Amino acid sequence: MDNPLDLAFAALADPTRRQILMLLLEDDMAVTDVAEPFEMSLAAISKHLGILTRAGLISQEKRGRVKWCKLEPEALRDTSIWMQSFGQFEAVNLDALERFLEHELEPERGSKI
Amino acid sequence: MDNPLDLAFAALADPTRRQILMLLLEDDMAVTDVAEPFEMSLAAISKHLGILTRAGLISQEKRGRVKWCKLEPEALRDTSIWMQSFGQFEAVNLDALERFLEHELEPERGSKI
DNA sequence: CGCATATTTAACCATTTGGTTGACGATTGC
DNA sequence: GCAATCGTCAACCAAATGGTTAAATATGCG
Repeated sequence: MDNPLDLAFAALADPTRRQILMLLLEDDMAVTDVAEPFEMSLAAISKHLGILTRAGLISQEKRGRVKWCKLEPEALRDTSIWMQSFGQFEAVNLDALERFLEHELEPERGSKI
Repeated sequence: MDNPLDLAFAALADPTRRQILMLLLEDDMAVTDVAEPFEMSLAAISKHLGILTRAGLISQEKRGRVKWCKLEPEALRDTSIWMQSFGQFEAVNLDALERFLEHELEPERGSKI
């Protein structure tokens, strides 16, 4: 019931979490450092980071007692692609879009369509 | 506190609402017709349409007793702009789009979920 | 060891969300 | 006029969300 797209969009719906992603765009950060600019508790930020992690938008790796947070572009790419299928190819129905892609991709790539 | 990006992402986080957007990609539809493929009540669909409308993702126009629903790509484009603030997602990767259409988008076009 | 630092967990709370049913207002067609 | 159709509204409900504080769990340091 909670497919990856659900999790990603739900995670992106919160301004605090989007702001966290912006921070991580600059560099990997420890949880405490992520929390520093915000007025809410560390526990709240920890929850937000859990949501971002479950959505695949970031990853967390513990080194010593510090848990480093890192942006994970793949899940974001999927949501970006979903949106562009509307925003950029508006009014094109999906069957037509797929046919278009087949014609574009077939010549340059292998047979996997 | 509810900026447009919040509303758009929150609206997109629900699979029913994304499916509704897919339906509207094909054509404008009356509320009753939008509701037809779903198992939930008309009132529930009406609420979903209200959320999509407040998020600016669709518009609704009443003609006679029928309220027509129409996709509004502009708000989606705005969410795309947010994604573009990440830089690395500016260009659509066609390979990724193709994989996405095959593995993520297709299953949702059926009436399960 | 013992204390400080880093982070999560637990328990709690208020608000929102996504659904239901039933009543209601508006419009159309016979 | 009257019944059927289209859609929303109100009241309700269970579950999820976003926050709190306080306690617990690692880990590092002197």
